[in-house]
Amino acid sequence: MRKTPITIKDVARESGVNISTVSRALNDTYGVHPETRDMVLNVAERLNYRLNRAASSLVTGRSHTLALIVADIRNPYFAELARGAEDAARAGGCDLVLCNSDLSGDKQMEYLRSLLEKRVDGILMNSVAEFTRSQQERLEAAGVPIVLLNQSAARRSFSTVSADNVAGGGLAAEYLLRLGHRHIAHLTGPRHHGNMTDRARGFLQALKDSGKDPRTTVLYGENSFEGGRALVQKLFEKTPGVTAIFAGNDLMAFGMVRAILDAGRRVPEDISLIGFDNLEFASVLHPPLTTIHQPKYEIGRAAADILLRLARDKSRSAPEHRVLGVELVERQSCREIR
Amino acid sequence: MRKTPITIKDVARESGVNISTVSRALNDTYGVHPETRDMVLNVAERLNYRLNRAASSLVTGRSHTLALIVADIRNPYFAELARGAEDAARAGGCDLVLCNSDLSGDKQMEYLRSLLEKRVDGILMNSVAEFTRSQQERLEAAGVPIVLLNQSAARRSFSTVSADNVAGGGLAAEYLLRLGHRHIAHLTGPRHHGNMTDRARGFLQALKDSGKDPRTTVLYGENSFEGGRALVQKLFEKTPGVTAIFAGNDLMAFGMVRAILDAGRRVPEDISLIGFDNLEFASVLHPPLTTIHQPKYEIGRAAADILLRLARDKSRSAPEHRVLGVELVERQSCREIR
DNA sequence: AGCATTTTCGGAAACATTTGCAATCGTATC
DNA sequence: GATACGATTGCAAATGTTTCCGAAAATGCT
Repeated sequence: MRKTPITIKDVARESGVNISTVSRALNDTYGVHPETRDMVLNVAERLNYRLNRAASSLVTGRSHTLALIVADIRNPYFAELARGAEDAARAGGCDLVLCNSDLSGDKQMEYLRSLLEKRVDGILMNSVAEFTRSQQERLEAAGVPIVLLNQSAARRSFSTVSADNVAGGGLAAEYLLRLGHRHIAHLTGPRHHGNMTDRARGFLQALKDSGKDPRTTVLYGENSFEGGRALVQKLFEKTPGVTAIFAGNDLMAFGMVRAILDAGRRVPEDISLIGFDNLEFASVLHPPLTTIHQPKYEIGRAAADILLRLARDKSRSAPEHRVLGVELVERQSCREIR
Repeated sequence: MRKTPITIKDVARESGVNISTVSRALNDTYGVHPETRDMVLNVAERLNYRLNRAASSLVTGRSHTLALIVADIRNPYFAELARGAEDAARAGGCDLVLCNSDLSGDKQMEYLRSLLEKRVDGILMNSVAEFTRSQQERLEAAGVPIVLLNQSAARRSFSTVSADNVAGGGLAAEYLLRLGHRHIAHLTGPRHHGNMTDRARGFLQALKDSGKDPRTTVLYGENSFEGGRALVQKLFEKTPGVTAIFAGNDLMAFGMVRAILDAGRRVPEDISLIGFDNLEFASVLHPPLTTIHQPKYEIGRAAADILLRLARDKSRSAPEHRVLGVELVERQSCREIR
């Protein structure tokens, strides 16, 4: 029941060696006799000694902390990604701090400020928007490894990890075409959302390349359940004739089935619907949602792994870019048209 | 493009005052002339100075970090709770580190160790199991504020925040009884899971108090989609005659509708199902799930707020206990029996 | 045994900040 | 005109580690 916490000095005194030796023993550094090492370790254990990470960080410059900035952890996509990142971070001896940006540029910058103060060893983020020139410079000057979770085309000076969104969009297009649809809508999130933009691009390109010249409508809205719902209503007003919808992601697709049902139509009898992400709930939905699977957990893990490596040797600062594969998972929300 | 990062010393030199003055200006402490304060702030801004939080923590003893230990962030219940906690932590100037314990006692202890090294200002956790006597003592000795997210009856020396699980269980029981069900099952998570145990208790007590003496089956399983699925299969083997199920939570309920459908029965025509939590997806499900709502976001926020307060004045260490209200939200997964 | 080499360990500096205390300065009071 | 006082600022100690450097001890080799 001491007032002041136990420090390395106490351990040193108690075990009759110098604090530098204790430090070496604790960190298992080369150059300490096994016997004294065990002795020190025992004393530390007995005194219930705990390293003061702040002091340690001060001298080493490493904080043993990674950070993850996502739009909102309540989005299951990010939760899965976060879990992958946390597992990897932990395996690398780091904690993971969680930040919800709500896609606000201001909040994002505020987080960045706080994280830089903490000297985090690395940051994973799906950047909300293009950085300004000065923001980018400041971040680079701070020298903290950053990996972006979307392919912001311009920002090649940071590492990136993402799913093959373009290919995924293409998969969706080909599938719908193959089922015979010729009047297709793509309802997706905000106009300049990196990943979703890529999906749209791949989708539209594949439609074009098919030579089947389908009628196509693209509508942008909110990336959320409600957003999907609203978009379907808008779609039915403008273009009632569509037979198939490619949703920007599963979350929006969930909102869409609700809106489709509310509009008195059925899935897939009247409207075929295909999503993106393959969230766990996609298979629970009625009808089970056909969607493009992307390896969310693996993306988080891969990103954290890159960060850990970068943190270890600051020298290797060459940005790395990984694109993970996607695949179509066919369930029961699309049907063939004759 | 300096090699070494800018420190408070640089700011001091550049603005021609002592570092202590800079520190006071930055921290907006009483006792620095407004004019010099502004001057210092300008210089700091111009040099792009960033506080080194490690050094700061070392002397103040505060880390400006809170931690959240949950079973798995992919569980939407925890995601919502985490969001509430993060918002509150951030409002209080703290970061939030995320830990996934998978309900493993070892992992939990490992996290605790790491968090204590970091001298986090507080920890929110849904403790996986009762602490051993020595674990409890160590935690108390560490002097870090802790709030438990479930009512581990015995551990009254820590603060707690939770929903009124007992009342919620009661609500479910009364509702099912009112609809005329007389053969009811409760399928829930592991046997000694704090919150779920409370729900079961409230549920069974209410059944008993009703005087209607219904047939009751209680089965324990995994707290997950798959767990719910498995429990229904088991239930139908053992007790095919049930007409209503109270699920330990919504996640398990999701698995249950899948299993019920797979068994060739319908919800709610053949089986009435009521959940607990009111996850967002409960309303998306087909049929929309009747469930007991609990204020997940608010629980997270309240818990973080308690921690922040405790961190501010260490003296007030009297544990605080908050129980938040629940309510029945009626959708379409239950039907009346005549 | 004597020397070279390696292993182990202690001393001390360094890390960037906060804060109690003392010093300075201007002003008001007697 | 001296003193006291309040506001502002400088000085220096303290925080708990890690790590470089050199000394001492141990070991190997001839």
